[in-house]
Amino acid sequence: MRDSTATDLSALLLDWYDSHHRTMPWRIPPAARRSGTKPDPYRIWLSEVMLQQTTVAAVRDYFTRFTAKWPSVADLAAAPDTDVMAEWAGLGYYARARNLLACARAVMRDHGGIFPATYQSLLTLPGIGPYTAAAIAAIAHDEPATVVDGNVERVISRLRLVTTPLPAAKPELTRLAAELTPQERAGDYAQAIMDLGATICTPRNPACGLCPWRGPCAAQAAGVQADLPAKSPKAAKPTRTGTVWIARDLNGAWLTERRPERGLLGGTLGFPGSDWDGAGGPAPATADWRMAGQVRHTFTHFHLILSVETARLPAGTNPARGEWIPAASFRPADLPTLMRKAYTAASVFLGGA
DNA sequence: CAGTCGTGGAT
DNA sequence: TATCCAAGACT
Repeated sequence: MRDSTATDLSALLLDWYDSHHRTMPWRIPPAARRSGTKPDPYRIWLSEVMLQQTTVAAVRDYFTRFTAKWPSVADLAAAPDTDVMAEWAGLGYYARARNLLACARAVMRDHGGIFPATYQSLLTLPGIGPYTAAAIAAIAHDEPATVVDGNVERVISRLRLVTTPLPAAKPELTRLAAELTPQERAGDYAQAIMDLGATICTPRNPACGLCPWRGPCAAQAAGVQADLPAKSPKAAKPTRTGTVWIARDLNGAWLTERRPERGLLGGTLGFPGSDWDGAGGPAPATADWRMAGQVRHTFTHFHLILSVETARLPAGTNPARGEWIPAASFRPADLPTLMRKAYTAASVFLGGA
């Protein structure tokens, strides 16, 4: 039996997708696409940015809230920065939210409120890299662009038995993936290969018996599918420590501090704190500070143990740092998860949770 | 290239 | 509890 051609392979996958595709709030299912329903590029863009390094399950509700509040790119571009940061709170990778706004405003300012349609033009926008540009071009416009995300890396490394470890293997995987990308139904194909990776060709215990590409899969033939893709070893996470000071005045207001635009948790709402180098540091005001507890949190590249100090301050106190927010307008849901944990610990002494 | 940048679910 | 990992981008 001769080898499958690229056309054979894409046809197998598209047939599988027609009957096994997942349903998502931003997705136009294949039958509707065939009937001429076009995706809204704004919704495709928003979903793809939210999905960067983030699970579908985590994105669903955020996507629904964002599109209800800001139905178009013009609406989003006009939103205050702090509103967008608050709505993004808890989803992580907050640079995405800042780039999201920058991108929406660039589309309004430089593109007449219409999203660019080509891979190359999309790539120029903030927060849109090679993956997202290809995804929008393919899914929203059926341009035959090749998406290469973690799913595709896994599927292709197995299909073609690429044993080079990631990330060094990325260029080869990209080339092999591009060879399979069809000229027709490029949007369905992009979603199909990612659905395959998410539901069949999973990292552990892949369901090869259900896979439309089982026949041509080189790793399956060799019995090494569960060992691919190979990955270079990653560094161990160090543990850092620090202190956060959470205070209320006698009117119930909260002493908050927004983090700098750049860096970890950039632009998010929080509380005054020390550096996370174990040094501690001066509290934002002189008071009878009480340790409410310690909060543990793990970021991508380090563990953090944060001591939570609490105090009641007299009304009218002018602290060295931070900004008072009245109790009525302080919403814990606007905090990133680390600060929400600290808030919950502080509530033992300060109330509010 | 390698480091930075969140979070929560699965195992 | 520890590790992996998810529709990556940016510096």
